Amino acid sequence: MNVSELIGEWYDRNKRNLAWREEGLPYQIWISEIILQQTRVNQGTPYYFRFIRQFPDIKTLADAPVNEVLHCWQGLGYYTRARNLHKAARIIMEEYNGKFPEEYRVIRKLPGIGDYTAAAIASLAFGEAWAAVDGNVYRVLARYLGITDPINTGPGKKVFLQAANDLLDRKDPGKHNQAMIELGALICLPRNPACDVCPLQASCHARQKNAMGDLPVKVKKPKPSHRYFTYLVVAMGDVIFLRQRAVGDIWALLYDFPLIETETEEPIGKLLSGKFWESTFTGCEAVIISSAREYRHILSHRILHTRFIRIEVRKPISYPGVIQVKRTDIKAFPFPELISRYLKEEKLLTISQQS
DNA sequence: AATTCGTGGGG
DNA sequence: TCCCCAAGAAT
Repeated sequence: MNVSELIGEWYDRNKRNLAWREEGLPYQIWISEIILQQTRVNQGTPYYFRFIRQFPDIKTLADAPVNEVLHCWQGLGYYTRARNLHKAARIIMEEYNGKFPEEYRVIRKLPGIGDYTAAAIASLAFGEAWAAVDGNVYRVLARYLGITDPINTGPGKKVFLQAANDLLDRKDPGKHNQAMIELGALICLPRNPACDVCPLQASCHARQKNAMGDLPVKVKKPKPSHRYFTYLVVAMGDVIFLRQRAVGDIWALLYDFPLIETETEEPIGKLLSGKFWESTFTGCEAVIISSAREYRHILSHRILHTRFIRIEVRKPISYPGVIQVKRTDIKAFPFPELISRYLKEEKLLTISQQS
């Protein structure tokens, strides 16, 4: 037996009875597919029933105020799904005479319907041969065929779409697609897949190599780490204290201010009462001008929680690498964008800065 | 191509 | 508590 036959037989015996499958109507399938985008069946099911009861057909949906649709969607998340659903219903009423379009190319154009959803509707409702590749199918294909291309890049997705279409049963693409999805949802789970009851276990690449945990491959974007900066903007009359940043950290060789970096968000009082304050400000007659002005700055791979404290002193502070700069000369120094933004907003630049 | 959009469940 | 991530699409 080929893959399609194996999973088809398994599907017949093990499929869940999901309401929107029963009648195979395009409207019901459409609504269910939109609801289930990035949403678990258990979470979406009650919404499906409520939605169908309140908007039993395309015309009812199109005639309803969008706010009613949104209200029905309340709590589900991704609210543009609801807006697009409503928008698409009106398009179907106006351009397709209220009849759900039957061709993939036409379905695909409706707002809120991408490659996956168009293929799902075209195959499930109209029997067209388009492979529907969702998160479940990526997982099944990656493991069964041993595909190591990443599932979250453009080129990688093309590889999976090709593989899915190669495997597709063109006699019954609707059943094939549902069986693939169902297998991923019930057996080929992200963690702890139930390989011992999988209809594909005998010929599964990952199963032979014991590589279920390594597939599918996803290029991981380094999760942004958080850093907590407290800058001390120290002025002595007409002079500001700057510091050049070291190599080997963000903003190498650019200028900023004396800085206290902490692991977490610390109370200001704690920072200013400790050793740092003593070693930096002893004998300076320091006076805090303003407390914390807070900024959040997003870099490509980190989130900076930054606050600025303005301090006035009568004598120079002691801080490694610190330099004294007259306010009128500040504009000559290169700053990271965050610091520039602060300087501008605080009007610490006496002359407007050109960049 | 990389971001953004929500919420809930499980390890 | 934290992190992953789940029937994706639009920009």
